[in-house]
Amino acid sequence: MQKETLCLGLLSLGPRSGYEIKQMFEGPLSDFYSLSFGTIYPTLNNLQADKYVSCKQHSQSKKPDKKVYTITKKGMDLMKDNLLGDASSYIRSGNFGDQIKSEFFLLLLFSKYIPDETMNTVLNERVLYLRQKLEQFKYDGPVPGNLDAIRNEKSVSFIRGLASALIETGLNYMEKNRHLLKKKIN
Amino acid sequence: MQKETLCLGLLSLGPRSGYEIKQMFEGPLSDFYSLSFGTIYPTLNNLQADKYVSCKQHSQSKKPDKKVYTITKKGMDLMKDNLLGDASSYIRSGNFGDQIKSEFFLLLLFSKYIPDETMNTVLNERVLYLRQKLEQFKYDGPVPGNLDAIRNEKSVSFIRGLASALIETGLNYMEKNRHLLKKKIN
DNA sequence: ATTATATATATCATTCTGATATATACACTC
DNA sequence: GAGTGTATATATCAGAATGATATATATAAT
Repeated sequence: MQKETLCLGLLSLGPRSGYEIKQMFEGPLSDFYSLSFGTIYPTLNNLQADKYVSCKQHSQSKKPDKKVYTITKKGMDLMKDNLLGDASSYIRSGNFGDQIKSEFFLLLLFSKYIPDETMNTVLNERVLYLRQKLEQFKYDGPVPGNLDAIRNEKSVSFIRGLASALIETGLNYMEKNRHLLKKKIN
Repeated sequence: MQKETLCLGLLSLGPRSGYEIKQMFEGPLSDFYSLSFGTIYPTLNNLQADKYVSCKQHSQSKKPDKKVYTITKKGMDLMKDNLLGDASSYIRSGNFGDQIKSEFFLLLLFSKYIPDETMNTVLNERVLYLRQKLEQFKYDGPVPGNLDAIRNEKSVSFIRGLASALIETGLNYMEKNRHLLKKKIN
């Protein structure tokens, strides 16, 4: 999916600044996708130049102006068009282009070169990390204003449920099978 | 993990060419990590220049010479050092740096702009794709020579078991909950 | 008083990918 | 037998993206 489609999609949830879009990537989207400031800001500028979004500058005393972008009719049309095209091409190729770079799996892969004690700590930390993630996905309380819109998306409950189920499976598997990675019998 | 550590790690399983390293990324590693030719070849050249690997050219009639790299003692030492450093820094930060960019999740996220019929086909294709992946991870028969070493790694059975469990969970969840994504009652 | 974190945009060197170039062999189809 | 597609094998590079840094201020914590 192009960065333009993605930014338009996030702006379709409501007007937002580049900084707030980044907050979505750091927050609720962090486990699925991310874009850097170096991508977000130029993309928004280009979208504005081509009238896919409009921009209102809110001058703030002494902070840089907050530039709040609103998606236009033209932008909504482009977004929907692109999404349909993406969906069709994924169907045609049968390839979803999901890209994973997991440092954790690489560490597992080469675990035979890492002392059992160190690997043990790594796995303990991973379990803690996954438990935190699980809590995050199951948490249903209030969230900061700019993240509210995405939380309330119907598709997001589907995704959160899926993520929770996957993490639970991962945790169970690790607790049951981590002994397989041991090199020496203590 | 640096590309150097990763290439050294793969060469620690046995001597290999750059092309064969790429085959590992396209094959058994494709779901966890990947590097392009544009990264692999320069990395191998640099590792050779610094004596972390040695190289034997096998001249092949009319094909380019096959350059088979072998990890040196110096290379093994660097790899182990780097792996320990990586493990320690992951433990310290509690952040595993896993990076996911999932086109499928983005499509789900914006599914309300995509017709039910199209999304239905997308989900059907995803189920087929996951079933294929599941078969791949469960398959235990013979594999091409250059992929044999990685298949026989003890850590790889752990990873394959984990991947299988995760995919099964994902498939079950999708079959049970895909109706939640529907916008209209047919 | 100092350090750290948060808001807010912008830029850019370095890194990485994805595509292309080059060259050949082999299998398949029309 | 001509053409197409796939596989082997390395190399390079334009274009894209990241991660870091710059700028400026407020607020909370130590």
